[in-house]
Amino acid sequence: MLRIHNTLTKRMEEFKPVENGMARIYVCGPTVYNYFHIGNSRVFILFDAFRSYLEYAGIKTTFIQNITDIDDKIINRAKEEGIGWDEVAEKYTAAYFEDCEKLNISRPDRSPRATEEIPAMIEIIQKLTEAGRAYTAENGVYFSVESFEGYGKLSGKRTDELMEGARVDVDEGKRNPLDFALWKFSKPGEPSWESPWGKGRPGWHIECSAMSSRYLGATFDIHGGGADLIFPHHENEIAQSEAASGKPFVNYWMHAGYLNIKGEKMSKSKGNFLLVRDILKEYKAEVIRMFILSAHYRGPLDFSGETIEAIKTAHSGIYHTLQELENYSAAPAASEEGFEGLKKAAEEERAKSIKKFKEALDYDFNTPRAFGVIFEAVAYAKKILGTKGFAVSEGSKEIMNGLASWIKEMTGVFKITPEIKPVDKEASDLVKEIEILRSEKKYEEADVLKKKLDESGYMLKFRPMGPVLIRK
RNA sequence: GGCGGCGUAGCCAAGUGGUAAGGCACGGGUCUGCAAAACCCUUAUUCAUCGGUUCAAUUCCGAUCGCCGCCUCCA
Repeated sequence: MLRIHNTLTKRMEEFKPVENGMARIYVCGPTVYNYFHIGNSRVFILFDAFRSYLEYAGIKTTFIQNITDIDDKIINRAKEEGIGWDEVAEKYTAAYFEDCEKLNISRPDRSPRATEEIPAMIEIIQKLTEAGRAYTAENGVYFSVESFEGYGKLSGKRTDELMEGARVDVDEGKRNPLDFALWKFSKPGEPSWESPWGKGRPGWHIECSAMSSRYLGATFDIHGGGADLIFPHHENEIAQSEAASGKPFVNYWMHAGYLNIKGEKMSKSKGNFLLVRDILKEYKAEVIRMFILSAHYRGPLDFSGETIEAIKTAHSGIYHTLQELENYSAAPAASEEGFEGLKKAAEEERAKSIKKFKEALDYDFNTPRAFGVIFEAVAYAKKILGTKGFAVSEGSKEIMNGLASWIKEMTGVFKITPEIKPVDKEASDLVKEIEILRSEKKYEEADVLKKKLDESGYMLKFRPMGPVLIRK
């Protein structure tokens, strides 16, 4: 049974999808005016992993993630770069897809772009104006927050308290300072689209309401995003969507905690960010994903070189063990041994382990706990590899294959399975030479070759059944 | 000012009232001609502090301290 912490109720709830065996998910995507940073990637990686787990657990998913390709920041960026706003959007949309692909993030089922969904937005705005819940003012069409009783239910804010807030702007001819733009009239020279109210561009929040309902229905299962979107973005989405449809908008709201750096939230405006494409130059996607998934999604996660190095080492441990399992099993079977008991024990262990893995993820996607299970499986595999009398044979080969597939079943869910390439012939030849020299007690010459092996990125591991060559 | 989060070993990090997962590092040891990035073992009577509820609290309640965040764009 899957349980999810719902921001709306602030409780852990059993997941009951609108349609049995199906999860319809919408996650707020990027505004394409810059490359995305490791903080932005947290949400992308997290929901990609959750989606992957749901599929693994037998729940089909429909996953939509928007691309905000028109907005003030894009327009400003275009001015800075001296190119068209659409060129900016195009450039960073392409970069977003590139970076996501490098991070092993699967493509959403759809990646709708705001500028291509304007008719759907106009439709909602029209419903709202007809119902008297939106009005036209000097600078645009606004949603009337007063008209929506449940305003504040997601963020826990009260309208009267918000009104006292000094930072709510009061201009633009809005009837109420809390009212927000559905449609912004364009100034000369700005990009614009036709609408029943005049030329302009959509407000920030309306695109998500339009796209989610268009592709997932008026009520869908999961809406995700960073915690910084709870207010006002998601609060406003709820207001305009529910006011227009008269139906509950989203059943489960999920919000990811911040990615911090030196204890402070990483953000573009603070300038303390690290771009994913730069980090990818130093660390593999698997390590970055593992880093993101090493903390529970709702809590804060601090990025530091020290932490990601520790994760890198831990990931190498999985890599090394997996290689041993595969490289030994590639060896020809020598003698047959009776490993039935061991095989049975390993299979039982695997069943228990997979159960624990699922339990961890079924409990509000507890990825750190799931990692604990993965490392326990790796430790179990190492224990078997270190068992005295465990020799290369048909039977042990089968056990090792089983161990490898068990570990990969779990790492596969997170898409952190290291790629295992067979060792080069030169390297294995080197090992043979070293063994010959060692048997002849020519240690100095052997050490020269050992150093060479080391420099070419390999290491020898010694097990009761003999040495095995693996990549570092 | 309003609202929210966090504080668990040297560091990272789980913990669903029943007696502290896991990772990294350290230390000890093993294999080895030597060595190791290899292998094994060990490492929190204690969960920011102080009270309370309970047979039992890291978990629930209250207060205090510290850090971070949202209330404006932000994933």
